[in-house]
Amino acid sequence: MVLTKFGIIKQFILNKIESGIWPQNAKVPSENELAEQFNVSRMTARRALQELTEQGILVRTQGAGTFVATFKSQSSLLEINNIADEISARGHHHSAKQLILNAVTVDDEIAILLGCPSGSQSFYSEILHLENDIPIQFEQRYVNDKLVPTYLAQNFNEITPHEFLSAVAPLTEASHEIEAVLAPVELCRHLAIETHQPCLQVKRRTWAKQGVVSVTILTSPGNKHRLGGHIVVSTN
Amino acid sequence: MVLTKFGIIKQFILNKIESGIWPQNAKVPSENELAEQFNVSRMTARRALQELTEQGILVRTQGAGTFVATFKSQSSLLEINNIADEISARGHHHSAKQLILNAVTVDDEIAILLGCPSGSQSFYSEILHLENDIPIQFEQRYVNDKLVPTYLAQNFNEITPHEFLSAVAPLTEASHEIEAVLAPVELCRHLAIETHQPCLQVKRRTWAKQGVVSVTILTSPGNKHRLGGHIVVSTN
DNA sequence: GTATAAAGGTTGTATATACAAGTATTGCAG
DNA sequence: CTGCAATACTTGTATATACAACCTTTATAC
Repeated sequence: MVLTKFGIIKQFILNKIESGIWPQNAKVPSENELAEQFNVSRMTARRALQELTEQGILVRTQGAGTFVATFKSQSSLLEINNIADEISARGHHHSAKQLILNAVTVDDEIAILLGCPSGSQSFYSEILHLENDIPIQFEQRYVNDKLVPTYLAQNFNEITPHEFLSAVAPLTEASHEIEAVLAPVELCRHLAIETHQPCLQVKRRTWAKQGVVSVTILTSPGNKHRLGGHIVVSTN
Repeated sequence: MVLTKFGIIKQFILNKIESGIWPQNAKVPSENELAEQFNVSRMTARRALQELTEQGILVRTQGAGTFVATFKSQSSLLEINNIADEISARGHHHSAKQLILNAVTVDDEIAILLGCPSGSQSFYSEILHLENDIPIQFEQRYVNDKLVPTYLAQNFNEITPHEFLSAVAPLTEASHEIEAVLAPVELCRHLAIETHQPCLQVKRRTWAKQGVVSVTILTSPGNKHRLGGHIVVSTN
């Protein structure tokens, strides 16, 4: 058998989610319904739901049913940049200042990361995130214009790009590179820091089903007391 | 039922591994053997093995059997500091210079991280890691003297503390905090960098079954071209 | 001895069934 | 309308069974 039965059911469910037919928190058919629909035993349908739950794509509650998980719970690492939520959780006020939103020609480094030819067009945004009106993170984002054609029509003073992109192109994967840098002068000015202060720089690539969605460069003052450049990653 | 049957079998296997009775790559009893031993069905024994495999604790091969996984594969995040392997993988030469190895009285911050009273004793080591004889990472490590009484008898010019600790106290968990800092002057001297160069600082706590084993502070020049302060974390 | 074939053991997939445990809904009594 | 009990539904645990796929060892033929 080239494909397993539970694999086919998993794919069926994933397609519904990735196409947006089943949004976050939508109820997924029960084990018995799937078993009947695919003409398999309940245990086989169960396995499909079980494995997707372990991957964080579904959430199950005994007695209640199975539901599409919120993206936030999909990967703890993706929380790194859900900066609005992070700040809210501290009881502080988050705001964002959209500095740039246009189309640019990407240089070699970004082209490689985006997986497109050098010299291609890409959407680009620069946003400054503030916590209680204090600058805390500088976000430079390159967005695949084929996959997200409506990017330039957004207002990122109101919603974060992360929220917007999650809605139009559900993330399937992400990778991060972290390094310590001295930010360029202009960037220091935005962040209101001295030029000799070290910053954490996170380069992130995100994928949807169709390919690379965006490349993001996040720069935060490294001083822990400012609460911005502070990342905790835990195993399991 | 307060405990599930598969949970009891999982615990049985974990105990064998954590106590060292079943070392890395040891063969674990087959599904049928466990089923008979615990008087359960094969599917129940299977579930125990399955879940431990998903956690990366066991490795299974169809037809061959089930084996205890190597620790390296347990958590991709733990690879961050397996610096010797990382350097070898680049085809470079790794060496280590043990600068300090003694017992110290811990200050408040370390006491909290170690989970012991402030003013307690702890073993302490300072090691400089070099890649092709170029300083690349400064490691400060506080080790629980109750759990690892033989720490001071080691020679960390020969093996890394990570290798030693993995052997005597198998890790069950780890957490990391990352920030960007300017290293103190003496540390800059060891790393042969200017005092204004930003560094990545990783604070790591590791646990074994009995409690916190060690607190490690790793400082690496943040410049990616030196290849030391470069961390990649990937989801799934 | 070597190569091949057979046999046995082990994990992987799938089914049918039973009961336990938890949630949501329905219906009834007040 | 409210409160409570009964009911139906859903997920969780467990068993017994069958066959497929794969690996290792053993036995056989040359």
